[in-house]
Amino acid sequence: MEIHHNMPQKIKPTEAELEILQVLWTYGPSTVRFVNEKLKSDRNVGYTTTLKVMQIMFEKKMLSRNKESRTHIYEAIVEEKETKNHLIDKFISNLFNGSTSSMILQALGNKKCSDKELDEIKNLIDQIEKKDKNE
Amino acid sequence: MEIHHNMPQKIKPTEAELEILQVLWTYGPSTVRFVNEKLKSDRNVGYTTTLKVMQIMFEKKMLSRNKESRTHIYEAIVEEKETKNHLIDKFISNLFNGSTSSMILQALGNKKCSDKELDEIKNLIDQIEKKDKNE
DNA sequence: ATTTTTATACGAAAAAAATCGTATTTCATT
DNA sequence: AATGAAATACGATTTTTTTCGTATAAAAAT
Repeated sequence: MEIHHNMPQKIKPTEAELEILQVLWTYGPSTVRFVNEKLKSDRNVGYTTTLKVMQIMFEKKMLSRNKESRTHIYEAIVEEKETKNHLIDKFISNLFNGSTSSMILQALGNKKCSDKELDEIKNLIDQIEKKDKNE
Repeated sequence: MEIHHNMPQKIKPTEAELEILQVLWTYGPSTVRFVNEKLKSDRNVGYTTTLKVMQIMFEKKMLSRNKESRTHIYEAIVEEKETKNHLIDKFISNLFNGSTSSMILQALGNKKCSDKELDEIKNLIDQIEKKDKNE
């Protein structure tokens, strides 16, 4: 008997797909036109290009859609948190031999965080440590 | 007048290239055969495939090489730290709207770190905070 | 009702990346 | 010197991803 570890299928969005997911996660269900507008603020991309990618994502079941009169409204099916977790994991295992802490050390050494952000992180660490002790 | 921010050229290794860089960063200058062996412990990949990619990386000046009798010894030219920093940045800006802390929060919430690792991170944060105050 | 605008569908081309087969070179072994 | 083993070079194919043109449909504006 096999236990199916609820393997959430291969989450492997391409670059273009990830951009689109970002828009949908940020702004919620949207039309192709809207998504395309958002993308265009970063780079040059044609309407039909975005349309095509979103259609493919729909086929892949990364997005759902429903018709609002003539227009399709697309929505991300893949979970933001889950997907990002998965991508972080992959990133860490690819680049940092799986060590979360060394990734974090590098990220912190690198970029600026506000004091408030740093405190948030410290608090989270404290919580985790506390929790670990109680188990 | 434009200030050229010492833009370190586009560092944009492909997946396959990144795998190879990882091996070279970890083990130092290596032959194609050695790299290929390492890659094969993860996935199936032919010798000439690895060779080809490394030759391309050489042309792109991501790797240098020198002949040891018949065999080429390849070495990563692109800096490990710099490259990883760049990739982290891109990752954070793609997925977390540029917020390092929210990426870290997610990473921490997600994966397990040892107490020691958590302490390391806390120490680093303290250092950063101290440094910030003195500036 | 006709025209214009705005969508979608579809196919296909272009671009990027990964893979591998085969020929050739070079050294080591006999 | 001849054979075999191990490496590179090279070209080509395959696969994946991105891009967009054109046809068609549907609603809005005239």
